[in-house]
Order: sequence, then C-alpha cells, then structure tokens
Amino acid sequence: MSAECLAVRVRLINRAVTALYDAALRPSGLRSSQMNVLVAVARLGEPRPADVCRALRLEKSTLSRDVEIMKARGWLESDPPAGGRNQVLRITPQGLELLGRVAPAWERAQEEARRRIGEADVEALMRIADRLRDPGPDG
Amino acid sequence: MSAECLAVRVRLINRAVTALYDAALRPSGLRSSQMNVLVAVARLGEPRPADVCRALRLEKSTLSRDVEIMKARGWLESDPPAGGRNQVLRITPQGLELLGRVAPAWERAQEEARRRIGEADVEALMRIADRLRDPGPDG
DNA sequence: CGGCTCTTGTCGCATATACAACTTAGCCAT
DNA sequence: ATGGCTAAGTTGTATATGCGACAAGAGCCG
Repeated sequence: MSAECLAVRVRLINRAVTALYDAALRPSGLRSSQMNVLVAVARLGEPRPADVCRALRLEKSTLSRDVEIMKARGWLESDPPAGGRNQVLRITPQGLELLGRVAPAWERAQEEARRRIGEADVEALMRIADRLRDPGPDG
Repeated sequence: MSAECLAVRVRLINRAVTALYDAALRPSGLRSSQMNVLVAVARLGEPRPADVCRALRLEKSTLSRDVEIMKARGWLESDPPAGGRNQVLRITPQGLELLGRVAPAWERAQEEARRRIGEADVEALMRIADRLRDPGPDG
C-alpha cells in the first residue's frame, strides 16, 4: 500500500516542485500559488472567478481568499471592486510589472525543474495535467 | 509563461489526485495527507520524525503538527510520549486497524487515479517522485 | 408573475504547508 | 571539560486548500 500509492508520489512531487519555485520567487514576495493565479488571470483576460477555478481546478473558496490577498497587495483588482456575483478579475499594472520582474527567476526555476524531472517525463506531466483538468463525471 | 509552467501543472495534478483520494477516504475520517504519514510510519517501523520528513520530503514543522492531530485521534503515539529530541513514532493498534479498514476505499481511488492518469504515465510519476525524493545540492 | 433550481461568491472551520526563531541535545576538536 | 557546531523538535506567523452552509442572482417553467 505504500510502494505504489499515487497520492504519496503526487503530493511529494508537488512539495518538491513548489519549494523549488517558491525559493526562486522569494525575493519578489510572490509565491507559487499566487503566481499561478496571476498568470491565469492575465492569460484569460477578464475572467470571472469561476473561470479561473475551472482553469486551475481550484475550489472557489480557495480562490476567493487568494484573490483577497492579491488585491490587498495591489496585483489584482475586480470589477466591480466590491466583488459579488457578476465581477470580473483583472491584473493591475503593478501585477503585470511584477510578472515581468520575476520572469528571469521563474525561468531559472523552470530550467532546474526540467533538469530534475528529466526531459522525457516532463512531457508526461503535461499530458497528465491536461487529462485531469477536465473533470470526470464525479469530481 | 503560462502554457509550459511546470509548477502550474504539478500543483493542478496534486489538487486533482488529492481530491480523489480524500473523497474516497472521507467516510473514515482519514485524509490523504494523514494517510501518507500513517503509512510511512507503519512502513518505517519506529522512525524518528526526521526520518519520516526525509521519506516524504515534508518540512519538520509540518510533520510536527500533523502528528499532533493524529496522536489526538489515537492513530499514532510517540516514545517517549512527551516528544522531544529522542522520540520515535509508532502506529497504534487503532491506527493499524484504521489502515486495514480504509484499504478497500484506497484501492478504488488508486484504480480510478490510474485510469485517469493513464497506465503509461503512471510509470513516469513513479520515476519523477523517486528522483525528487533525494534532495539536490540546495533543496 | 411566482416559484424552482442551478450557479456563484463568501464565510466559518479544520487542516496542510513552510519559513523563521528558538531550544535542546549530541558531537567534535582543542 | 568546554566551547562551538550542527541536527532535531517546537512554536509563532502567514498562506493554501477544501467542505459545508449560506446568500444572492439567473434562467426556466408554468
């Protein structure tokens, strides 16, 4: 039950890779999880929170609180600012500036991660994520 | 920066797979993270906390608090019970009983996870985890 | 129009995760 | 032995994560 458990493996990989990116981003004050959200919002344009949740497979309440912090930091804004049902999220100029500023560090982390994972298996990770993003019949 | 970011993928996979196992284990009151620790302690025999940390690549403070909860639930015990520097961790009879009881649900989750990930890529995940478990020169 | 249901977003709660600071216990060299 | 070094655990703080409950809008059907 221990040798083949997928949850153990997946969770270990998550901790190791997240730690790698967090270390690279630390000087900027941005964390991996926040970078994920920031990039998703930037890429999607003016998404509703639910759109971001689907793209990242994030629970709505989790995103709600992540966004709260990132709004306080001035990286994200919502329209209307009060939030509520019809809001859209938008990256602020400061948020965009931050993304540009961390790009080199991100690049280094990405390179290191590829190296540790191995080029061949990186492809497998991409495929797996694509398959899991689309939720199955249950969850 | 969004299409190829490994952190995004790895974290998404983690959330999806963890959710799958958590759903299967929910009736038992055991969570994926706790199952990881319980199985690790059972497999290692009477490990010191630091041994478990290395096996799972978990931060010591994280494990400290996880163990605290699982001791309160009666699934783990430490010798000496007060903790401290020379303690070892041990699974209790109730902990062992719990592991046996959740085995069928775990099996179902494992099956479902393999199916969604795809048999070929499961092998890749195992390799990646093995590679990352051994920490690099930095972290 | 009024009720129904489904989706969204927020909040309370519990847990997981890690860094920094601190404490303590071994260990090692002089 | 003793002073310094390092590893190990614990605690404070911040964030991430998800479930359940709730509130509020949106669409649908009669």
